[in-house]
Amino acid sequence: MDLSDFLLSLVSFEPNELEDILSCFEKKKIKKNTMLIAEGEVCRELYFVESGMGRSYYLKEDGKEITQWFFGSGKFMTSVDSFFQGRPSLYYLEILEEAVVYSINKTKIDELFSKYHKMEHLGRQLSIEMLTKVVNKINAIQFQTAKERYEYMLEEFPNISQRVSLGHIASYLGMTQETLSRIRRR
Amino acid sequence: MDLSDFLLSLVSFEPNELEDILSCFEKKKIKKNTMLIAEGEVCRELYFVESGMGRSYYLKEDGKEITQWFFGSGKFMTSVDSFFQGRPSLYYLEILEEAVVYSINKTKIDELFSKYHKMEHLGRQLSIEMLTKVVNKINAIQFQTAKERYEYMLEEFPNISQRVSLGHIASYLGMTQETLSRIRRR
DNA sequence: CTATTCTTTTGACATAAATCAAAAACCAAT
DNA sequence: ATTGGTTTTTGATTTATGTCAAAAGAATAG
Repeated sequence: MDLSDFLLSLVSFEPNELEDILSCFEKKKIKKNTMLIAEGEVCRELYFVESGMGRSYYLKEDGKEITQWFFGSGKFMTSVDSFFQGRPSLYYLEILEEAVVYSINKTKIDELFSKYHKMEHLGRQLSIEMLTKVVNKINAIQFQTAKERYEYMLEEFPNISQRVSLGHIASYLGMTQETLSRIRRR
Repeated sequence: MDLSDFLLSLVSFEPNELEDILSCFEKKKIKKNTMLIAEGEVCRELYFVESGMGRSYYLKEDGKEITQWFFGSGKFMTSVDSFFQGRPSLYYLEILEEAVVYSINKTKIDELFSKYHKMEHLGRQLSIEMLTKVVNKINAIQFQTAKERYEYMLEEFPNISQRVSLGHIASYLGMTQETLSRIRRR
């Protein structure tokens, strides 16, 4: 998914506005297993994933990685709380699959937000979309059996199972990889 | 928490702007156990809770109520997906404790969003704040023991336990009320 | 192509929390 | 106060999922 098309699909920017906005982003190719941000750092970039796959995760006290979210093509990826509030990130951001991203830093995007009312509108729309997805995940995870949770995941992230490891998916779903492996057998 | 103070604490509206915005809200007193919206209806109002307590919940297939979120003083309450996307609500909204709210409908708030850039900014800020809270809940719930989840709840909603029933809290936390009762014993 | 490392599967067993059932405590209305 | 209804607590039992351990299977690098 191309950034320009994505933006236009949500808000009708004028050609010159669009150009101005796009010029604030920097296109980058990122290798597999790259860490974009580590826990404790302040996340200063927002990434639009054109292709590839990323995830956010954190470490439990016992050192286990817990996947928080997956970011595929056409999604904005960042450590939300850190990026927007300037606080140290609670999460790691990692690229799982060679990716092409458009990145923009906090200063620039804040300029865009104050320069263009439409941009602020876009930001609100995207936040709300993400909010409903996260709420959706809670419902799936909180009161469903391990099997139902897996089914939820297939809806939210179709064919993710061919792209990321069992362990990453299991921790996203709040179960052990052994359990997930047993569910898949059926 | 007063709506006017609340708005000013986040965005510096001019007196006339503020007045215009406040005039779009309607102050209402709402009785305990009032249902603001039922599942399946489209939620057309957004409520700012000045005092009292509300919750959102849904019914599982077996008919059990699952509390989704609590809304105390100084919070905006609505069925987010329904209100913003105009879809049938997945949740019920209920007032648990006699409340004073300021309500505004979708049409009016959209007018405010397009009229005032600052308003759109406010909307984005509030969405992001809610998003980080919801993410926070996932972390608390997904990988912690029942006892740790209860402790998370006391941080997010201090003294909620004196205000709402055990069953409502238990379902919010993803456990049975028996389990919660046993945790509290200690 | 082979060796090394990482990932997934399988098995046996342990455990936190759910379920079912009933008693106790608390409230509200007559 | 007495009744009826709801909410909370307690006990006994079941169950889904976790833990630990090891084997099987893939992937990656030399």
